[in-house]
Amino acid sequence: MAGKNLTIRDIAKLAGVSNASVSRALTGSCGISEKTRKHVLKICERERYTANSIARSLAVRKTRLLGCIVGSVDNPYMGQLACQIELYARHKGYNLILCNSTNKEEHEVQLMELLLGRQVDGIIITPTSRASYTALEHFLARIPVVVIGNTITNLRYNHVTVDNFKGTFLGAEYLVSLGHRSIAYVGYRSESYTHRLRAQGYQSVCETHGVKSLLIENKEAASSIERGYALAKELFSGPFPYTAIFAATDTTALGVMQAADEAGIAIPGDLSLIGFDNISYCALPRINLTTIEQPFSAIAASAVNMLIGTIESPQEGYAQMVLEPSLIKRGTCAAV
Amino acid sequence: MAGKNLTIRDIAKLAGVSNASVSRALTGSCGISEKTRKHVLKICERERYTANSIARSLAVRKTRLLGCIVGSVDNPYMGQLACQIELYARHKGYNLILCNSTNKEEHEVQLMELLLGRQVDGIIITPTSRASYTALEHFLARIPVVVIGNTITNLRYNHVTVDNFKGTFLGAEYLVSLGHRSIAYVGYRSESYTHRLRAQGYQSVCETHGVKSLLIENKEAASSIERGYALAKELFSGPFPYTAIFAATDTTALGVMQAADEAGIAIPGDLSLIGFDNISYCALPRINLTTIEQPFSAIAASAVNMLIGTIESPQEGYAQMVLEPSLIKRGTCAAV
DNA sequence: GTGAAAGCGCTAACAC
DNA sequence: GTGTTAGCGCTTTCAC
Repeated sequence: MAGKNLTIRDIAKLAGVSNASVSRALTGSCGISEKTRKHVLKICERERYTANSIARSLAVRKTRLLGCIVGSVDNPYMGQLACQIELYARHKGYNLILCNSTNKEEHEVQLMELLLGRQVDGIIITPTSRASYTALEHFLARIPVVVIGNTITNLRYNHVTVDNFKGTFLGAEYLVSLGHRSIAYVGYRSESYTHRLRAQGYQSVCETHGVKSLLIENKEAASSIERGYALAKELFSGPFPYTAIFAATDTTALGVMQAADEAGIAIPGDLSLIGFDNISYCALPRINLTTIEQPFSAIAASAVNMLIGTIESPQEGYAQMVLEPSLIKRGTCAAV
Repeated sequence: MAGKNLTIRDIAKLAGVSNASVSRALTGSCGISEKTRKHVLKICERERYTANSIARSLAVRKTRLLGCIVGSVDNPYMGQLACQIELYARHKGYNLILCNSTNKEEHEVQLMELLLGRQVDGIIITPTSRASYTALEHFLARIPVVVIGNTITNLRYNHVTVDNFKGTFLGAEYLVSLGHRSIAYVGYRSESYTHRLRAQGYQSVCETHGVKSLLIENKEAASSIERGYALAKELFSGPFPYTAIFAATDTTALGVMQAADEAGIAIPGDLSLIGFDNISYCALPRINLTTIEQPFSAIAASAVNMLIGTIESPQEGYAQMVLEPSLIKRGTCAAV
């Protein structure tokens, strides 16, 4: 806060009107003649006056500031999401205080507290773990929140998510259409609802088509290239009678790819591989991963709209928005 | 802003003291007995009271809010940087309003204006282009700013950057130590000071060791995989008597890699390749790009420290901080 | 050590 | 249509 800035009174004096008129001109409210509004605005322009939004926020008890808690924006998934959220929120007249929880629930709680103190009008959060939700619980009564992604069953808060079942369904159907009769699913995390839905989509297709299936579980708390690699390495160490792998996430797929490369398994020659999320890594040369896309900008827009909606007209209950995923065909899947 | 929150007066009433005492207890200022401070703090705890930082900001005329303008956090370079900045700033008691300029100068100006109105205490910006600086000019007198990265000569503002000359110097020396006697440099952008320094580091090594060199220029306004690809494709279409390529940026290197793959040029068998930045893409399986690392967290910490420094004790002149890059050996360079 | 009161810069009744 | 004034919730002199 620069300090030596002009105030509304200074402008009022310069314009020869009252500060109320200046305020009216600035906020675009009625009860002021077009003539004086023009006049005041001109003076503001000339003096390079920018209204102090802190004072305004205090007066109207709204900051038009949104809190955004993500795991970590250096993760490509979060980066893509956060970028879209910021852009869309700004488009709607809101700015973002961005916070990285570094995937720690205790940080999430601290951050909610902090954002509350900052008087943000609402919060968008991508929870780290199941425990995040119990922490969230405390804040829901105090401030509008929307959750992106849903890792628990029966989430009774505002949230937006992709249709995870549909995503793996789409992908598995694609593999089947390519002639695959045996598809393994790698990286399933049983505590995650997202993962359960994804596994169900895959399994449903396998059942319908009588495709041989296999669910390889990831017992760790998160998906990563390293986990995908470890899981696949184990898998490839014995006989592996599958022609395709559906990875629970893109990062998992990347790990699988690495293990396959090391094991001399050609992709897509010997093995088709498909991921989920369409993070920016997928489109890279040499990677070129076929995957299921999360519509980041639609997710961002829906989340922001939902949040602003509940900010501007608070209501009991909650909303849920499920967006369509789509298949992105690249180079890692081939006909058998 | 929730609205129905408790105020300092409510706490004062509950604690049986004046609001001044509550304020003193909360801000940790002196002039209050340890006894009443404890008492007040206990009440605050019990009532889950969080001070309204908007009101505080207005009173003290400081927001402890930093503006951060980046090209776009969905870009891995920006994402890594922004994440570190946020983390470090928070550690120092500041929060971040993050804005993506989408690499447009006119947006940068609008965002500076917006952040000024938001009363942020200072701004960290990674300018998009040379024109950004002339836009910045207007704001320097009004608010503390630090620039990350330096794309113009004689930048007379606070800024922190990596030692670009040193970076390519290190990389080129490494290639020479591997026995390379002909190294091409791809993706040079002559209008960028950063690029000029990088090219100089490379050329200096080539001259000292009598290494055959070649500077391939990128005439576009930015580096990208696509540009690297186009440049390299052109390069590989004729005779190419070089055993190594130094790419001006990692993204450029990725494009070169793609072109080499298509041309049947083995990396590092036929051609060694080195990039610059160490964005997250480099460590991916199949990519495994040897590169020069920008110390993201050191850059972030320096920038934040520099900014907070000038916020808390404003002074004429400007500071500059040049950080050490380092060589990250991965799989794309080999002895000839 | 504690409390009363005057702002911080703005908005929004309420008069005129 | 315009101006006056009382807050918004906090900090900070200044008395006591």
